Amino acid sequence: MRTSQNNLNNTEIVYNYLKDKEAPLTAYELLNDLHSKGIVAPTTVYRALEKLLEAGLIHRIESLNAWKVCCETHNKNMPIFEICDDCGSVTEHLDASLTQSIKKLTKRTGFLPNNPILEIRGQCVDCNSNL
Amino acid sequence: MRTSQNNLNNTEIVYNYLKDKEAPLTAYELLNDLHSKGIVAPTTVYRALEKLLEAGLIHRIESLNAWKVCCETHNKNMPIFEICDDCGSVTEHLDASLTQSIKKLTKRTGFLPNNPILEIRGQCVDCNSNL
DNA sequence: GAATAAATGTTATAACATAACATAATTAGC
DNA sequence: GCTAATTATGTTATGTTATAACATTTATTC
Ligand SMILES: [Zn+2]
Ligand SMILES: [Zn+2]
Ligand SMILES: [Zn+2]
Ligand SMILES: [Zn+2]
Repeated sequence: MRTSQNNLNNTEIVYNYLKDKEAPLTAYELLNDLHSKGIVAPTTVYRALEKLLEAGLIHRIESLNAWKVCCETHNKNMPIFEICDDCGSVTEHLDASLTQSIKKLTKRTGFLPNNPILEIRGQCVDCNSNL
Repeated sequence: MRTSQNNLNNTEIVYNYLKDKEAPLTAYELLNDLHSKGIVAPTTVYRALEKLLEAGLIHRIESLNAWKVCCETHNKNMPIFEICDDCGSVTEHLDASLTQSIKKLTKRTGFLPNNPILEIRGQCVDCNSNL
């Protein structure tokens, strides 16, 4: 029997593990890595990820089927991710002019945006400068 | 025995089927719908999609795991997709200022963009005006 | 402390994607 | 035309990502 006062719940376990990682992790990577913490079923991982997502603490990287903690400096701007296909690094950026461009587009088309997915696959500065 | 002169190959079959659809289709929807055309294995569908993608004739909608024909009016701009979570419609847009915003960002960060994934989930104009 | 709600556990299965290897069709050079 | 090389296709199996369904436990409220 464990109490929430003394022990971490599944959501906290997943968050704590995820927040130290540079690259995003897939649900099954989390499952594998957190077996030792008592997380043994996919459902458990996905439920934790869902809660963290709702709380705005993590992002799902759609083109990788993977998950990463939020930098938490959004400031009303939409997050965009640069994903390096060489080293796997993923960096979150907030950019006012990009956010404005998207708002202008959706205003023009009458589209009500809810969840923008902005990801750029390519090569990070470290990987493309090492010629 | 069939010849390519008289019969459509798998890539053409998939393309022809996809190009009349408003909403994108998943690989397994294609597989199911094209059984009658002799496409009976996932591999066949995925190989056709890969070729069409390389040819720039279709896009993969990452957040839906689905595929849609390209509008073919890119004109050096990056495609962005408005995805209606109510009716399932997906519309492709080309927007110069958005493209510029992303180019500015990647230039600033030294990132070499290869494949931008720009998708906005939300509610299309038809669905959000019918109150 | 009984009723309700929230969280967790467990098993099974659905949905999406690729690996590995065999065979057939096309083409390019002779 | 014949052969070799290449490209396309077929087939089977399996890997990967995500959710459904239902039971049990824990926490909260009255
Ligand atoms: Zn964020
Ligand atoms: Zn890199
Ligand atoms: Zn396009
Ligand atoms: Zn709609």
